[in-house]
Formats: sequence, C-alpha cells, structure tokens
Amino acid sequence: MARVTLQTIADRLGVSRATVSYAFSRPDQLSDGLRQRIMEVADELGYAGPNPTARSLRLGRAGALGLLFSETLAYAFADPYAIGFFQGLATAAEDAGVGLLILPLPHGDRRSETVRDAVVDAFCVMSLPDGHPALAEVLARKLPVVVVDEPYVPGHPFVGTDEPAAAAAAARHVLELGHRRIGVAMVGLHDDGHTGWASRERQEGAVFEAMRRRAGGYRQACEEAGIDWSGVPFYEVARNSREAGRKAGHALLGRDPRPTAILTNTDVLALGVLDAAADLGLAVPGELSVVGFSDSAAEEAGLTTIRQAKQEMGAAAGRLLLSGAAAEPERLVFPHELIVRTSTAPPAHA
Amino acid sequence: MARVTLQTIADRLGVSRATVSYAFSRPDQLSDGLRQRIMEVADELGYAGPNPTARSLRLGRAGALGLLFSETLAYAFADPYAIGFFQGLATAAEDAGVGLLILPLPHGDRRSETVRDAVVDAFCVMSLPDGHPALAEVLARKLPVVVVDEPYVPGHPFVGTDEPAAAAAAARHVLELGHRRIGVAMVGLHDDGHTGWASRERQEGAVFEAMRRRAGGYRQACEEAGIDWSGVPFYEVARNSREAGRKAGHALLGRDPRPTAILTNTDVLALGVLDAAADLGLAVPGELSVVGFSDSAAEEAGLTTIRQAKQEMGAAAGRLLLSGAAAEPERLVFPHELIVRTSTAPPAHA
DNA sequence: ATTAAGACCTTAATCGATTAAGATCGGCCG
DNA sequence: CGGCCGATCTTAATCGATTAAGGTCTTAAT
Repeated sequence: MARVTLQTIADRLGVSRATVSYAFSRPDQLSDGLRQRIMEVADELGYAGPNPTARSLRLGRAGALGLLFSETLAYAFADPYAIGFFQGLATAAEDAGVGLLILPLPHGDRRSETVRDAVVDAFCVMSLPDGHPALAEVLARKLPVVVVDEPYVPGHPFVGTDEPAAAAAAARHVLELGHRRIGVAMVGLHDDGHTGWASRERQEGAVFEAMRRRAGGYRQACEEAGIDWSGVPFYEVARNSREAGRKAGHALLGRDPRPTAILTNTDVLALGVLDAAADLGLAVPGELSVVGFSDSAAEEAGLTTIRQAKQEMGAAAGRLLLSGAAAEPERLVFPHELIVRTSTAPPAHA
Repeated sequence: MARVTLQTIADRLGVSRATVSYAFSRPDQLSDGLRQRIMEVADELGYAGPNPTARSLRLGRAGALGLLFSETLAYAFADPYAIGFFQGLATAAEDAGVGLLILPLPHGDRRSETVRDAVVDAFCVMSLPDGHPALAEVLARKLPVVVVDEPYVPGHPFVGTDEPAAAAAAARHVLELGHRRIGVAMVGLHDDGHTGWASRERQEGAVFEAMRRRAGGYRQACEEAGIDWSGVPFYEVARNSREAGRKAGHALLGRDPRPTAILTNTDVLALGVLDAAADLGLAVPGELSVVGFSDSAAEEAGLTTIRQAKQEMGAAAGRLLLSGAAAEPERLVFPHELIVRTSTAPPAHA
C-alpha cells in the first residue's frame, strides 16, 4: 500500500490538495460537509495526518530543543545534578509545548551525524570538555545555543555557577572549623578514564572548565588559609559513582597523616567517601568531615554540601532558548549556598 | 541577511544545486577542486549545512525515537524506575545513532499538538492511564509503537512485568513470615490527584492498568492466605514522593490494630513509610516490615523489594523500535525477583 | 436589477534538500 | 580514427506539506 498523503485524499475526492490541508489546519475555511467527507476519506484511507517533517519544513520550526550532554545518555540519567537540570529544562520545554531531543554524543571514534541531522530549533549544551568536536558541530548549525557549566563560548549565553567561589566556600567551611589536613576527591576533570592521584598538571590542565575552576577554588581557599597545596592529596576518579567515591575515600584515608576533612566534587562521590569511612570504622563527623557538591543526594545522608539551583538553571536555559533571547549573549551565574549538615565538624584534636 | 541554502551557494559559483549537495553528502562524486571551492563559499556565506528537516523529508527518516510518559517531564526525571528504563532506552538509541525525543503530555485541558507534530520514526509509550487521549494520537500516527507497562494495546508490542505475580511475590513474602495484619500504600492508581483511603471501587477501577493489576496481586495473595481483603487498609497517594509515603505510613500506622507489615508500590514510597515508622519510634523490621517495589532506591536503605529489569526493558523496547520488529506484536514480559533485605522480618508477636 | 460582501475552493509559489539518469568531454585502446 | 569509458556536472523529479491571492457563486442590501 502506497503512502497516503494530502494529495491522495484530494484526488479521491476530486478537490485540491490545499482544500484537504485546510480541513486539517483551518477547519473554519471549509464547509462542514466537505470537511467531514475529507475526514471520512482520510481515515478510510488510513491517513496518518499531515506529515510533521513536511510541516516542519514549510513552517520553518522544528518544535524541539536539542540537548547535548558530555556523557553517554545512560550516564546522564544517573547523575542527580544533571537530572535536576533536566527537570528544569523539561518544564520550560513543556510550557512552550516543545519536545526535548536528547542527543547521543559521538562516543569513541565512531563518527556520528546526530548533531548535524538533529531536527531542533535550538541547542542546549551541557558540560562538554574543552575542544570537544560536538561543540563545533553545534555551532556550525548556527542555531541559538546556550551552554551550561562548561565550556564558556564567547558570544553565546551561559548558564552556570561561580565555580571558584562555590568551591572556595566548601573549602573555607572546613578550614574555618579548624581542619588543616585536607583531602580532595574529584570526578570529571578529564575524559580519559583515568583514576588515581592527580598531579598538579592534571588538576590545572583539566579539560572540563567548570571542574578545573572548582579545583582552583579549593586550592585558593587552602592557600589563603596558609596550607601548602602541594601537600594536599588529590584523588581523581573517572566515574561519578558511589563506588568510585569509596575507592577515592580509601586512597585518601590510607594516607599518613590521614586527612581530617575530604572535599568532593559531587554528592555521589561524597557518599562513597562516607562508605569508605564506615569501612574503616571512622566516625563522621567525629574523625572525618566530608563535604559534597550540588545538594543532589545529600539530604538523607546528612551531608554538608553546596547547593546549586539546578532546576532554576534548567528553566532559565530553556527560557533563553525558547524566547529567542539566546541571540544576545547573557551570562547567568546562579547563586550557590553552603548547606551545613552533620557530615562536618571541627577536627578531633582541635 | 537572507537564509543561505544549497541554492545560494550554487548560484554564487554558477553550478547546479545538485553539485553542492554532492559536495556535502557524496564528496567522491566531485572533483577535489570544485568541492573545496564549494566548501569555501559555504562558510564564507555562513551556510549551516544541509537543512536537517529538508533532508529528513527527502530521506523519509527522522532519526529520533519519541518517548511519551504519563507524568510531566519534571516528574519523570524524578522517578528512579523511569530513569532506569530511560537509561536502557537511551543506550539502545545511542547505539543506533538516533536521538530520543521526550514529549510533554498535554497536561490539564490545554490541547497540545506535540504528538501530532513530533518528528520521529517510532514511539515508545510508557505508563499511560486507560483511555488517555495521547495514546490515540500516537496510534493515529501509524508509526511503530511499543507500550511499556500499561496500557496493553492489542496489535502492538508490549514490554512489561507480570504485575500480579510480582505483587503476589511481595505479599507472600510477608505472609510467609507470619504477618496477618497487612497494610498497603500505593501511588499511581488514578490520575485525579486523590490522596486518602482507597475504596474497593477505586482499587479495582484504577485507570493505570499495571497498578490495578499490581493491587490485584496483593489482594489475591492475601486472600489465598485466608486474609479478608476488606479488612486490609489501603492508602492511596497522588505523588510518588518520600513525603507522600510518609503520609501514607502515618495513616496506616495510626490504625488500630496497627499493621505489622506494609506493602508499597514503589521504593520511594517505602522509604517514606520508613520515615513514618521512625517518627513513631517503631523498630524496622522488629515492629514493622516494609516492602518496596522496583529496586530503584532500596539498596542503601536495606529495603526488601521486587527487582525489575528496568534497563533491560528499556533496551528491549529500543531494539524493538529500531529494528523494525515493532511491526509484529510481541509481548515481552521481563522477570522480577524478590530481593530480601533488612526491612522485613517475622512479626514481633509471632 | 446591480452590486458589494461573504463563503468556499483552487491556483501556484514555496520550504530545502536528494538522487537516478542523462549530458559532455578528454583520454585511451585497438 | 572510431568508439568506449570514466570522471564530472546538470537536469528534473520528488519528498509532503502551507498559505497568500484569486476565482466563482450565493445572498442580501440598495
């Protein structure tokens, strides 16, 4: 059975294609009788309605927002911070009646055309490493783009956090409690899958701008407190999982002298560090203080963390994209807030 | 500045539009010299590449999978079971190099055209209440469709769980431990926002088929154990949140006689019930046993639950859709498994 | 009896590409 | 020298719609 189009129906009834189109999109332009006959013939022939692609071409709008995320999709759905952001973005999209097209990123070497072929009106790019080819592909599309967290792209709106300040707030919190032996566990500095101690070069040469700046915030706060950063153990993991956090925790807590406070990049990692502490029988916050980031999975565990306005950020990105305001570059830096719970306290010996 | 199309470039160089098209999609058909000049002119003019919508129209493929979910998008991203499913689906989509178009459901009375206008090759419909208009809109598109969990649509592939059996397994677990005073807390029976005791009519007339059958599974297991179902308190909540679970928990635990075991519909709800138990100073599992569902948020809390193969289900749905196998109706019922942790034990008095 | 106003359809241009088939041309073979 | 071939472009049909502008009748007002 051949494809049924407007023309098929038109021919069947001996009317023009335009008439049939009106029957679907402008019922008031037609007499009731004819419109009804058109509709009858339409479902008699099994017509599926005006082809959305053709419609989209003619109308010049796709009705969707493209979303690019650094990780594989499966991973994105596992990251509470990302999920929070998606919720906000999805709400904005929903309000505007447009869909959210989640695009897979070319993973590995397999060249993919998804960005080039994505039928969208605008792109939201989240957390891409510096120089990632997908960003160039997005920019080549010359559609409105907002980038979230990283990387900063001059000329396009940005939504994010004051990373150095937020990280410094986390660090200063434990420093002000009196901690001097700090440890750091971070994920998402590089995308080379490396897990282990992070050299100064790896810290400062991190390809994810936001995380690089976050690390810088930790460092600056420590140095301002008179702590020698080169003596601060810094463990880097490849995945944002509780298990990875636990591994980092064991690495850090195995040091001599043992850190009395550990700063982490994400709440999930922090939970893993708590697991490690539990493994070792260390009391939190008695013998160890732990700080998370994002306030995405922290509450139930009583984790001290930095709260970010995830959903608001998503909603803002969505609004920028959908209002057409993405034309003029705006830099939306959302506030962060230190949330002190029960995973931090002054060090035991202090 | 007018729009730049293939034709613009062609005119500029005095070649035909087809030639320019070949430059992009079939470089081997052109001499290197001309192709390079075309490319130069293209980015001199700021050409954004072949228009994906036009391309899509010509090629007859959209490069995207549509996903419909019962709740608002923001809510979907908050449900661990859904997220798990999405992960599987996203992975399948990713492997095939297609995007995932998340569609908002017409919420409230506002009529939305998103389903009609979605540029997709197939639809995955998840957890829609009986008779929801969006389903009819999807079917009208006459594209491959797979429905997940509910509702069952004859003639289309289905991916889901043996709900009565899974629910019965949960119920039998506590019954076999010796519990006789059972309570039930469920979410997602109706979409009318009701929270409170669920009459027999509301239980059996639930508009969400899977949940209705799940409730039926609880009932059958209880009756087979000689328990009078009409004496089993059944609390229904409108949202799948920990807070709602806590509310249900308080309602159920406030009964006299107090239930010694509570069956819940989701892990999130179960966590809320645990909160309520904690509020009342009830020991779990000493004085109260709690069973969750889905194994989506259960592990850390030591919750006994029914594990579902969320990700596998998503992957299977994706494969069905992308392989074209969605033509012939298949019914994929994935196995479930009772995971016994530390939230269940024999009742105190037994 | 004119005629202006609607109501209802049709004409035709347009959205931006892809691609099979045909044209042109220089070179190479026998 | 005729002819065939391959490389390189062009022609033209096609994908499936939308919509401004124009035509044709009725109908009602003057």
